[in-house]
Amino acid sequence: MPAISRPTSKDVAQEAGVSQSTVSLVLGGKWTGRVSPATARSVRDAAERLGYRPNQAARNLRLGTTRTVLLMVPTLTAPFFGPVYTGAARVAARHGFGVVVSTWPDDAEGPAESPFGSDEAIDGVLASSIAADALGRFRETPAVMLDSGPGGGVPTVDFGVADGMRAIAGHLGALGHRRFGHVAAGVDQWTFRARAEALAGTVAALPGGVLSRDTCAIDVTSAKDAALRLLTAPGPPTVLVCDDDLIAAGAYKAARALGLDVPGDLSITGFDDVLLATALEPELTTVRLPAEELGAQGMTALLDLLAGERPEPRVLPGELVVRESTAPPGEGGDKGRRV
Amino acid sequence: MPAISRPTSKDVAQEAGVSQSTVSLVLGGKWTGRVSPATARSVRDAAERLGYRPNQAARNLRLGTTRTVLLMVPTLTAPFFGPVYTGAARVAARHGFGVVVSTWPDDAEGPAESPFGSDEAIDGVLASSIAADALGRFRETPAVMLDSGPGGGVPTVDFGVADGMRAIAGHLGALGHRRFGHVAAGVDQWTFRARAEALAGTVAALPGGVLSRDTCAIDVTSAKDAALRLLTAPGPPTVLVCDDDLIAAGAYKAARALGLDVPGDLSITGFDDVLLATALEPELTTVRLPAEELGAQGMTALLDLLAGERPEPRVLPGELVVRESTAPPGEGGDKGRRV
DNA sequence: AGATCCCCGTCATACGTATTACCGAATGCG
DNA sequence: CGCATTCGGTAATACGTATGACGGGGATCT
Repeated sequence: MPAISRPTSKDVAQEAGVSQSTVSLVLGGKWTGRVSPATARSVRDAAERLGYRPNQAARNLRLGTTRTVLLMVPTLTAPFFGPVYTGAARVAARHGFGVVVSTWPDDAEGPAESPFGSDEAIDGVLASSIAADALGRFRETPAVMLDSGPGGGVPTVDFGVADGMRAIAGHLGALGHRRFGHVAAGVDQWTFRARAEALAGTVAALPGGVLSRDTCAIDVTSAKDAALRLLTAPGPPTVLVCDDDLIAAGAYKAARALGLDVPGDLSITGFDDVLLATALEPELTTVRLPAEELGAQGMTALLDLLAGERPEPRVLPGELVVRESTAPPGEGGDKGRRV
Repeated sequence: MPAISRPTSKDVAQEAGVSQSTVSLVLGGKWTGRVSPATARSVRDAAERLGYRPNQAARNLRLGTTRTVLLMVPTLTAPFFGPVYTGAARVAARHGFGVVVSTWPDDAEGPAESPFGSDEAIDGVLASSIAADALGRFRETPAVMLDSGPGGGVPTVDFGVADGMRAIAGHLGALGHRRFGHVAAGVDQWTFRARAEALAGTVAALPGGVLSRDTCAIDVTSAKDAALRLLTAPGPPTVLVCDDDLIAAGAYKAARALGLDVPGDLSITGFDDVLLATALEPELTTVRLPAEELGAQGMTALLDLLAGERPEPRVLPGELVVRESTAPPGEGGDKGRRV
């Protein structure tokens, strides 16, 4: 009732004066040597005339495959996931696959009736940035985990976030910083645990290095508050290492509120290198994560998996991008003090 | 071959010692008065034991509906579309529908074989921010256009961008601004045409109002260049009205490059009120567009359409959000500024 | 000319589900 | 006790496609 009934291959057959099988053969491209060119043409014409489109549901049922994969992400509001999709879709299209996106149904809003999303009409799943234990649902569906750490038997593609964080800490250490503040994302994801660990390790290995830490939600005001707490504690840090770029934006606000110049009085670093990083003033020193490449590599792995191979874990290195928000600590900044 | 064959309703029937019909009845919930509670329970147990999940393809084929709608957006990298999805998914879930997302296949990368995406297994389409003439593809699929202007017979939900822009211009006029610069997005979409028109109209109605305009792509550096051109022309504007928040970020950079204080020497406004608006310093005066509400209203309209009704066009008003980037124009004769 | 082969197509079927029509047995009623 | 009614469940079918099994007729070969 909802949709007007569309022409079927049977209608096309009648229009062209052939059998339904012939229509299917011709339109399926398997007709070489089975159907005369003339008949094939007339079938195509008839299909065109009627505006025939194969019914995907029937096709899927018959073939047992949908040539569609699902990309699941925690949220679409984070600027990080757009490129992941783009990369995945690019690779998928090259193999005749489509990609659909869905978010985790943890909104407490969706009726829990459906296992995830509402689709099972899917050949495989690309699961991004999830907790490893949430993977139980994919026991029956070929899956690749993205940005989620070790996957307990499930193929994975990850960023080299530990190396990225070490690069940041190394850069800051080389500038002369010793008192580090870590504005950490209060989110239980592998990537943030790895970042915290790597930072702690590197600072501990630095002679005289001390590290304070505070936690916040991933939004500007929450990050600003956490940064303020760190900066107003006794023996305040000379640099705020932020778990991502958005948090860094909050740190900027804290610095401004305290009348601190960035990077003259306080260095700030981010992570991810999203659009925001270059929109800020001064532009943010951060680590670029190849998000689009993550999607592409993940899709490649998933297609391999569907083909019966066993893709091995991949790690995509991040790249330290030094911009304007880091400088040697204290009055050593070459820029004059503002305010 | 790709997926291991999963249990069917027939398997469940055998396990429970009943017929396939009974399984379907029980699991479909239509069994009241047709099947004894004891049998129903044994069927459910068997299904649970086997881990049975209905085959969606078969279900879709049988029912002729997928209870899934497609949300098409120009790009997922823009921060604007996440909330649209969220709103749409929320309403859809409440009605037992799922939402999948796809971008327009204009990447010149995907094989043109598939009409759009690769799916036809869809009950309806929510098409966001498209050119009206690109809608031809949806002749056969129930569709609602979002943020795309008048839809030529297709139901629409739009933002009141014209009113929003008039609010901005009115606010600036009230502050005393007369020389306006418009940093316009060089994108052929209804929303930007409407913004430009509304601004031009309002400035023209302002005694002594003059408007200059330059065009840019929607990225920071391109916007900065356009803003620089406007600001270095003779008789430069005292305010830059930007077509969206990201462009405004570029304008900030231009102001900084020229040594202009915002808002002391130059006022700047954005549009959309994305995350970026509050991350900038000073925080951006802009117009908030209820993106999540757009998705929700659009989905409501689409569900009405699927139910056979004819939803009427809706317009969602934007809201002027005055923050810190606007102020009365500089101390008047302040033109001889160093470059 | 008769047998053979190949070219062009068609028939029939299966994929897994939802639903309608049907049916035997048990029960209620007069 | 005979008949109607309800209960509890099954058989059959259709959705639209893809494909393996099958076949008819014309041309070729001997």
